[in-house]
Amino acid sequence: MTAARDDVKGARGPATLEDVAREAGVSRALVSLVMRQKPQVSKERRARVLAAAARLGYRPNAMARSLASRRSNTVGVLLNDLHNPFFAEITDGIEQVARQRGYRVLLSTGGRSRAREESALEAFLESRVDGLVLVSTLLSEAKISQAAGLTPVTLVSRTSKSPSVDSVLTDDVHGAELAVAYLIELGHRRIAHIDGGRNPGSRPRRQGYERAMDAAGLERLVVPGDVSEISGAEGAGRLLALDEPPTAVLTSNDMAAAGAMDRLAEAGFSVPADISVVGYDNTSLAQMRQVNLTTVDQPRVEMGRLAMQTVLERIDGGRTEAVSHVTTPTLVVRGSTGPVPASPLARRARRL
Amino acid sequence: MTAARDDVKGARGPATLEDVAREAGVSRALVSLVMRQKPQVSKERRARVLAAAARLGYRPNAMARSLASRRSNTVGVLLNDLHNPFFAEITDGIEQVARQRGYRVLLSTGGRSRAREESALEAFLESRVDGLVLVSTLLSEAKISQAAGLTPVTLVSRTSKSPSVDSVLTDDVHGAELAVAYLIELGHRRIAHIDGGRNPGSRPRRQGYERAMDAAGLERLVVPGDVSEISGAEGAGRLLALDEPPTAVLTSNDMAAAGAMDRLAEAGFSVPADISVVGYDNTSLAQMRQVNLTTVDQPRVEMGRLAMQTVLERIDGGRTEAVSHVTTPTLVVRGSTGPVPASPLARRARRL
DNA sequence: CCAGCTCATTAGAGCGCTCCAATGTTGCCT
DNA sequence: AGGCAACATTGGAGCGCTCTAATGAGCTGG
Repeated sequence: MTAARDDVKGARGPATLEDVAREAGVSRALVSLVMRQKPQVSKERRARVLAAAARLGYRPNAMARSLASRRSNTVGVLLNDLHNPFFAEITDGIEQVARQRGYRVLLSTGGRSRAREESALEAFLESRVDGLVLVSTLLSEAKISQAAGLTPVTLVSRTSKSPSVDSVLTDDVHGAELAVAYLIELGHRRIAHIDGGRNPGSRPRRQGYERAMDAAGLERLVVPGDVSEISGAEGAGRLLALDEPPTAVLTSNDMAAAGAMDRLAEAGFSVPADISVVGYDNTSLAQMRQVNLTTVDQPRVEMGRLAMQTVLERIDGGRTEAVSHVTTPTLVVRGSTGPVPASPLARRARRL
Repeated sequence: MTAARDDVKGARGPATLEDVAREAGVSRALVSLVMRQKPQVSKERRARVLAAAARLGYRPNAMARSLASRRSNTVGVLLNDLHNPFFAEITDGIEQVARQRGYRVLLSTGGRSRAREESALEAFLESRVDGLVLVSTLLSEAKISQAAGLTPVTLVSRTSKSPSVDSVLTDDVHGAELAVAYLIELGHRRIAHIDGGRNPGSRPRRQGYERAMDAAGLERLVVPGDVSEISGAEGAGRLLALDEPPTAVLTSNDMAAAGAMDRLAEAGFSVPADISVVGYDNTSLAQMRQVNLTTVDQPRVEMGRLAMQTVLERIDGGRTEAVSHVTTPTLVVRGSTGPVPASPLARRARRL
C-alpha cells in the first residue's frame, strides 16, 4: 500500500525513471518513451508503466531531462518592474501563448535596476532556457546581443540593432504625437513633458512630443524623470515651480501620470480644470474611475502574445532573420484632459 | 583572439567545463573547484582557469550543476495574481533576502486560477527547486502538503494544518475587526462586507467582520465576491440594489475596494459623504491620492522577507518543526471613510 | 636522507534522463 | 515453410557537472 520506496538502500530522494522501470519490469528507455508520450508503445506496457509511476509518485526530473535533451521547454521572461501593471498585462499575453504551445514560463524581475537585470539574465542563461523575452529591459545593447548569440531573444518595447534580436513594439513616436495633437486641439499651447529617463520607450515618446510641439511651432518644455510614481510627482513639482506652469502635461507612462496627478492635487490644482494630464500605456491604473486618465493605449496582451510567438518561431520554427512587429497606439480620452483654462495667468496670479 | 571554440569537431553549443579544463591545461575537477570559489586552489592555477574561462565565454550549465549537486540554489515563488500590487510588494521582500543570501528566485503566476497554480507548482517540483514560497495560494491542502513532502514550503497569507508547512500571515480576523470598529466609531450601523470568496485571507477577514458586527449587536450584511476589481464593482452593485443600502462597506482587499468605489461613483454616490469604503492590504493602490483608501495595512515587504527567511531556515538551517509567523495589521485611515451621513433614508428617497 | 605530513590536484563514478542503434517479435506474403 | 517488413523494446553512451577518494608534490623534523 505504502509508497513502496525506501526499500532498496533506504530512502534516497524522489523516485527516478529507473525506479519506475524496475517497478514496472521494463527498461528505462521504455519508461522514458511513455513519459514523453511517444506513440510507439503498446497499450499494456504503457498502462503498466503509468501505474508504476503513479504508485511511486514519480515526477520526472526536469534538470536531468533538459540536460539530456538539450532543451528546457522553458522561456524566461524578464520584467522590468513588477509594480507596474503594464508588465502584468504583457505577461498575460505571453502566458496565453506559452500555455497553448506547451511551454513553461519563468519570470524574473529587474526591479528597475540594470544590475539586477543583469544577474537575472545571467541566471536565465545559466539555466539554458530555450528562449528569452525581455520586457522593457534596461540591459545594454552588448548584453542583449550576447544573450541573443546563445538563445533566441525577443525584446518588448525596446529596439536593438542586433540582427539576431526580434522585437515587439508600439510606434511610440506616433503615440506621443497623438497625445500632443489632442492637447493642442483642446487649445493648450504650453504643454510639458515629464521625461521617462533611460527607460526604453521613453526616448521615442519624448521625440514624438518634440516633433509634435515643433510642428505646431510651440515651445518645448521637458523636465527629467523616469517611469515611477515618485518621479511623476517630482516632475509635476518642478513644473509647478516654474514662473509659468504648463496647462497640460504628457508623462512617459501611467504610473508617472498618477504620481503627477497626485502632486497636482496636493498643490491644490484641479485636473483637468487647471491642468490636463496625459499618461501612456492605458494600464488598469488609467482605467480606474478614480484615476480616469487620458492615455495612449498599447495593445499589451496582444504584444505579449506576439512576443511569445516570435520567440517560439526561432525556437521551433528555426527562423533566423530578425523581425520587428510594431503595433499602432491609439489615444484613449478620459477625464484627465480638458480645454485649456480660460486664464492661466489668473491662476498663476492667485498663487502669488 | 577569436572565440577559440568551434575547433574540435565543429561548433557544438556553449563551452563546457571540459573545454575550459583543456584550454587551461588542468583537470575538470580543478576548474570545478575554481568555479565554485573553493579556497584550496593555488593562486596561479586559479588565475589560469579564470582566464581560460573568460576566453571561451564559459558559463556554467545550471542544470548539470544542479543535477550533480542535487541543489538548485533556487527558490520558486508562486504568485496568485500578478495584477495585484500586493504580490509585487511581497516579492520585493522575498528578493531582498534571496539576494543577500545568494539564492535565485523564480517567479510563476497562477492568474487566480487553481488549475494554473497546480501546473506551476508541478513545474517547480519537476525543476527540483530547493524551496517554495506560495503566496496567497489557491492550492488544495493536499497539494500543498504533498509539495511540502518534497521540498520546504512556506505559505504567505494562508494557513495549513500540515506539520511540515511554515507560514507567514497577518492576523486578518483582527484586521477586519479594526476596520469595522472604526466604522462603528464613526457612527455607522449598517456596514456591509464584500466577501473575498475562496481566496485565502478572505475567510478570516469575513470572520473578523462578523465577530465585530456581532459584538456590536449589528446586523451582518455580506455579499459574495472575490478579490478583483470587477467583483468589488459587482458587490457594490448588489449593495446599491438593496432596499436599504449600507452606509459603509468593508471589502476583502484593496482591488475590490477600488472596484467598489468605481461602481459607487458611477451610480452617483460620493465617497465618503454617502458611503464609506474600507479596503485591505494597504497596497500602493490605496496610497494613491486619487484613490485615497482607508485600509488595513499588512507589512508586505517584511512578510516577504520573513517568508524567504523561513524557507531558508529549512533549506540551510535544517529546521524541521513548522513555524508560523503572524504579523499584526494596523488600520490606515485615509479619505474613503467618514462619519455616517445624516439621513441615509433621505438619500435613498432621493433615488426613488 | 627518508618517514610522515600537508596540501593542491586529479581520476572516475555517478546525478537522472534522452536518444540512437541494435535487438527481439510478430505478422504477412509468396 | 521461409523471408522480410514493421514495430515494440532495450542497451548503452552520453549531457555537463560535482564529489569522494586517491595521487603526487613539497615540506618538516629526527
